[in-house]
Amino acid sequence: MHDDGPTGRERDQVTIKDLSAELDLSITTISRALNGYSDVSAKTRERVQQAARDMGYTPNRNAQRLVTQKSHSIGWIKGDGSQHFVDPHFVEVFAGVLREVKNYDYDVVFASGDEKEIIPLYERYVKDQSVDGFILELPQPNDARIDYLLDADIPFVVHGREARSDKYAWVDIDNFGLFETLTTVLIGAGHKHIAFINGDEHYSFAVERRRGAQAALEKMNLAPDSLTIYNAVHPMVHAGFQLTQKALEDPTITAIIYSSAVMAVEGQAAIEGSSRTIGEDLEIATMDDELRHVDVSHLEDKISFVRAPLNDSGHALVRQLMQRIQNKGAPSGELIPGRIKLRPNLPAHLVPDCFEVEQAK
Amino acid sequence: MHDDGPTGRERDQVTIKDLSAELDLSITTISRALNGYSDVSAKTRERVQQAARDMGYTPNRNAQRLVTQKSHSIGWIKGDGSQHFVDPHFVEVFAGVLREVKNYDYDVVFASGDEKEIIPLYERYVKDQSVDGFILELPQPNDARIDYLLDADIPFVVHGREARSDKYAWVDIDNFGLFETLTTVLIGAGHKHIAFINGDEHYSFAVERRRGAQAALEKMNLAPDSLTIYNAVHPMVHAGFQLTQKALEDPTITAIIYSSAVMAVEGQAAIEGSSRTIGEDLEIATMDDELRHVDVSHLEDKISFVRAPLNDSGHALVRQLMQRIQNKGAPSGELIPGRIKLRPNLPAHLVPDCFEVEQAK
DNA sequence: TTCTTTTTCCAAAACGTTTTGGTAGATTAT
DNA sequence: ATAATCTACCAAAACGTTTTGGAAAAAGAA
Repeated sequence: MHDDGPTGRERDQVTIKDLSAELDLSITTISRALNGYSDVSAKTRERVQQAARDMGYTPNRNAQRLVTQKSHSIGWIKGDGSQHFVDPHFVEVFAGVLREVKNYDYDVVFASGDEKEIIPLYERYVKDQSVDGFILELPQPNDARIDYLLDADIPFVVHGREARSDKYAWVDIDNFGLFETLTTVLIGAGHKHIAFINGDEHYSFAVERRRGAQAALEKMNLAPDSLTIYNAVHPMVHAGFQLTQKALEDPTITAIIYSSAVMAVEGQAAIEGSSRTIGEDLEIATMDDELRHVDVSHLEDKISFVRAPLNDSGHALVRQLMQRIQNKGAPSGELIPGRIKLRPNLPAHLVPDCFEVEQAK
Repeated sequence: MHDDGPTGRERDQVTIKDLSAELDLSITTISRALNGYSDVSAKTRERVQQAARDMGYTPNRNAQRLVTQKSHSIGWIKGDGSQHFVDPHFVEVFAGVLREVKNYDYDVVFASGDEKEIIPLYERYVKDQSVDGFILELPQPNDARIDYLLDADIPFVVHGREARSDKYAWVDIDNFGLFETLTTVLIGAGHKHIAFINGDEHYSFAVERRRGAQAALEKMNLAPDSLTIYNAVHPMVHAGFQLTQKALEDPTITAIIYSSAVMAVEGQAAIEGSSRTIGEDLEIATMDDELRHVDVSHLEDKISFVRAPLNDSGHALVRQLMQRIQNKGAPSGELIPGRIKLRPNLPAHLVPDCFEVEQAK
């Protein structure tokens, strides 16, 4: 029966005071030398930097945060009940964000909460000084989070758009443009009956994609019923297979557009089980989400792709948010540029200039 | 041409000093009242709490962190090049972690880095006092991260196990036991030729599952070739479909075990396209990962499941890490208990006691 | 009553930085 | 030679908490 001994894990950090003692300089000078101020001589600065390295000095972030009144962190808070949580797109954007924040020496603090807790969480993290600003995603019409953040004048950036997106900074991929272009190209190649296998239109990005495809019809003077829409409903594993089977029951269909690479890969199995052959009597085009667990390389030569790298979205989100945090200029939106890769015989001249286009020969 | 005006975003937080002035009490008393010390009268405590609410006081985390020398944050650092990043299991565990940390009033800071940056990142985050401990996952044999963290005596917990897992705290699901049990039950029901559609054995969890299934053979006195192993290779979308087709080419197969619900759902399509019928001349059992984007409800009555909730893993990870941070006891491992749901005619008595078993009638 | 104990409060130090407002000395200008 | 400027440094205050070591007042014990 004895008392808790020492834990043995007291790491004693080397502080600016240790450097000061070691070098016989004031802590002011140490601080200013390390932070690149001009009122310290080159020789002294060199000495300080050397000693800092030698002694393994790392400034205490919490002291910095306290005195500068900046957390050097951004917050990302998700509703924990949401289906969205597991969306693989999220992970890709997340990866892009994590990579980009390092360029600003920022950290990311992540939290989840019940739908009703979200706004109090935003409030707390800011009052806390845990966080300088927020990333949010999947904005909904009249999103209460956006109401709050705008009203409280807290820096934030949104992945996606809704009605008042001119009021805040956002980043989005050009869902409308991507699918308008893809559809236009297929129509330009002579297809008059096209299937569009889309995601769940509960999500606004799916709605945008469908609208883009339909806009192409109008532009190319085709009747609305030239495009048949098939919507996957969440949860949607294997929807691509089933919807493709359904689409192929219509013999007039000569082309299929997929809204995601997963569905395209699944669809391929259904096509192989049918009498059709990709690239011969069936033209396939798809959005390639570039998710790491979906390999489309075996299809590269047989089908066409539009792409809009989600990692770039993550990078852009961070850049936009940093502008907001530093209060630079008016909030602006950023559309991630798309790329398109076309099969040989498709009409590349129909692709607008804002796209980077590549064509296999 | 004018100077930058005021930014207009200076939020002036209410501090403990404001409360002190308002209530005419020392800041010591305010602090102690709010932190539940016993040397403050009930009446005063009440007054303080009321005023704190009224004035919207939230303690500044960075000041707290500085003075207590605790960050009240845990770190999670991932290699950003890894395929693993997108693993949907990660997201579920992550969600569990996020939910549990709130019970400890902790935050999660997340970072990614190049494989070579990881260890320096661990080092920085600790010296920084950004973080009190770490969660890591997918440990590899002789994992350098674990070497470092053990050596530096930094609190951490691992999701998964490797050779020296007796030296640190870990949480894992009982992959071996889950699949040993599932296989035992099928053998006990009389199946003599079983297909096991497993994940990529590059991952140790997949190896464990295969070993568990094979252990069942031995226990039940069946020859090793009674179990045919099919391995999906990453990236594995649609592998369940293809591997099932392949398995069904063997007419002696009377049961299939799937290593994931996604593959089971995909496999179902292949079975429907064959001459077999689930539950009649083909017995199906699967791991249900309980991922939010995979719906197995339509299969509930037709096949058997083992489950080991990933959210629970997240909760356990946090609990274990908190023990380490508070330096309580020796590091211990925690096996997440499994559950099993059996179809009517399967022999439930073969399930070991550590499982929670349910049987449809 | 007087002494002791308990209750309730507080002043001051500490955590590790950054920033403000200097000053002493060297250099340049007059 | 004197004044003005520039260079290189520093003491002290500040950021907002928690904690330490009391001390005054109230209650209880003798």
